[in-house]
Amino acid sequence: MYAKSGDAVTAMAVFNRIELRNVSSWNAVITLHMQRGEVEEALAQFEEMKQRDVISWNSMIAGYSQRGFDARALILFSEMLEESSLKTDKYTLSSVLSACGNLQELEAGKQVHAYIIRAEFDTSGPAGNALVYMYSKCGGVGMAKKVLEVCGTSTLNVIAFTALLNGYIKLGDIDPARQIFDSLHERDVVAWTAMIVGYAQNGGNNDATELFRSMLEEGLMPNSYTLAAMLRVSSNLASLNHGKQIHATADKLGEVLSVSVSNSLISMYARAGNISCARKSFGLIQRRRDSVSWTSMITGLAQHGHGEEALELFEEKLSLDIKPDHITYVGVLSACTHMGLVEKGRSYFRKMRDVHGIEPTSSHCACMIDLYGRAGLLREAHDFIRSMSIEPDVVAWGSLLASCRVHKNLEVAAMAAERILSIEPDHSGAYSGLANVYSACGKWEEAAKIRRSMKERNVKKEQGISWLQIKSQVHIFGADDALHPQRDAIDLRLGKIWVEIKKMGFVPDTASVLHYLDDELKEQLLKHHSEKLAIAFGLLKTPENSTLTIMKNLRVCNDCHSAIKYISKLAGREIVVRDATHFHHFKDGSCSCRDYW
DNA sequence: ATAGGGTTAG
Repeated sequence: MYAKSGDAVTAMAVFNRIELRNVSSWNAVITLHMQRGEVEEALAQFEEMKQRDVISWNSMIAGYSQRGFDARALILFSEMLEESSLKTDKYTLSSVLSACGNLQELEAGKQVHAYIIRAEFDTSGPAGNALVYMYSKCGGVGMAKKVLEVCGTSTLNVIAFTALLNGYIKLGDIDPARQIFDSLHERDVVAWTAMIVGYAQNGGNNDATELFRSMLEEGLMPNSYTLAAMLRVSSNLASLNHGKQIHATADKLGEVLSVSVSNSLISMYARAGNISCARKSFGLIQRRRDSVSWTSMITGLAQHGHGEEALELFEEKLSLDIKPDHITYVGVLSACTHMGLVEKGRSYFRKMRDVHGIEPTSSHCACMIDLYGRAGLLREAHDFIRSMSIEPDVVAWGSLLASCRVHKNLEVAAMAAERILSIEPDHSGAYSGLANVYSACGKWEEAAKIRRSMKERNVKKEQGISWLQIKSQVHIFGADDALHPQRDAIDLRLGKIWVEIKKMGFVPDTASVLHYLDDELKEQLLKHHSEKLAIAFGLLKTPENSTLTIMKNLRVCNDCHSAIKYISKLAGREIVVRDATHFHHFKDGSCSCRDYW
C-alpha cells in the first residue's frame, strides 16, 4: 500500500520490520529501489531473495534497462534463461528488446524475435510494441514496418509509433515520419517533440516553428525537451527574437531553471550574438551546472573572442572535478587558436590525451592546424598533419589550405587542394581556396584557369550572403545586390560612409579582391560586399545607439573587417558581425578579435 | 507485482 501510494520511505521501513517476507513484498521493494535509481540496492535485495519468481526477474531487467544499464539487463536475461524452472513472459521479452534497441544490438534483437516466433508469443500488445521499438532503434525501419503489418496498427501504442517516427528521422526521411505523425490519433508531448526535433535537425526550421504553434493551439504543454528543441531552432536561425520568445514561454511554464533548457539558452544566446544573456543563463544555474553547461559557455565565449575568459572557465571546470569531453576540448582549442596562443594550445592538446584520455578527433586536429597556420607556423602545421594518428580529412586539409593563402605558399596549397579533391571531388572550397592562393601571389592567369575548370566541372561556389533581422523581417543581401527594393537609398548611404571613413584614414584593401582588375574597379567591388550593404541598410533602418547585428555565411574579408571598424566609430554604433565561425564585436573603431581571426 | 518513446555542446 505504501509503495503504491509513492511513500517509499514508509514502505521500506515496514518492509524491514517484516520477518516472514513473501515474494511479492520483495518484488515491490526491488521496484521501489529501481524507481529511485538505486540500482545497486535493488540488486542486493534481488540476490538476498531465496525464492525468485518471473516478476522478480522482470523487475530487475526492466529496471536496469530503464535506468540505462542495458548491458546488465541483457546479462541478467541470459542468467534467467539458464534457470530452467522459469518461463519468460511478454514483459521479459519486451524489456529485453528495448535493451537491445538502446544498445543498437540488432543481432541480439533478431534472436529474441526468432524466439518470439518459435514460442508463438502473442505480438499484439507489449511484444509487438517492443519489436517495432527495437527495429526502429537499430536502423531497421523496413523490418519495423513488417512487424507492424503482422501485429496490426491497432494494438500499437503511441510509444512504438514515436520510435518508428524517430527511425525515419534518423535516416533523414522526414516525410514518412510526418505521415506517421499525422496518422496518430493520440499525440502526446513526446510525439510532438520528436517531430519538432526531426525538423530542427534537418533544416526545417519553419516547419518546426509551425508545429510548435499548433501544439500550443491544441492546448498541449511543452516541457523541457520541447523547449530545448525549439531553442535549437532559434540557434539555427541565429534569431534573437525567436529565441527570446521561446525564453519567455519557458519562463511562463517555469522551465527556465531546468538544466537542459538553461544549456540550450546559453548556446542560443551565444549563437544569436548576445553573449551577456548567455552568461546570465549560465549564472542562473550555478551549482546545478553539468558538463554541457560548462562546454556551452566555454564554446560561446571562444566564438565571441573572449578567449581568456573561456580558458579561465575551463580551469574552473577542472578544479570542480567536472570531466571535460571531446567537445569541451574543441572549445578550448579554438579559444587558443583565436588568440594565437600556440604554446597553450599545444599543451592542452597533450593534456587532452594524457590526462583526460580523450583521443583526438578530426575537429581537434583541424583546430591545431588552424592554430599553427594562423600564427604563421606553416611548417608546424604541415608537420602536424603528417604526424596525425587519424587519416586527415577534408577539414584538416582545408585548414592547411587556408593558411597557405595568408603565407603565400603555392606548393603546399596545391598539395592540400589535391588531397581535398581526392576525398571529395566536388569540394568547391578546394578550388576557390587554391585560386585564392594564386591570386594572392599575383598569379592571375593560374587563378583564372582554376576558376574556369571549376565552371567546366560544374562545381558551384558558395555565394556570400549577409542578413539582418529588423522587427520580424529578415533582410538578405548578396554581394552587389542590385535587386533590393531600397537599393538607391542604401547606395547613397554607403557612398557617404565610404567618403567619411576614408577621411578618417580607412584605406581600401584592394588585395582582398582576388581578381585581376584595376584598383578603381576593385574598390567598387569591395564597397558592395554583402555585409557592407547589410550594414548600410541597418544604419538606415534601426534606431541610433542600438546594437546592429549582422549574420554572414562565409568569413568576413580583410577589407570589410577594417571598414566596419571605422564605421562603428563614425556612426557611434556597436556592430556585431557573425561570420561562418565567429562573432566580431566592433565598437569605437576596434574589434573584439583584436584583428586576429 | 512486471514494458515503453523525445533534450542540450562543436
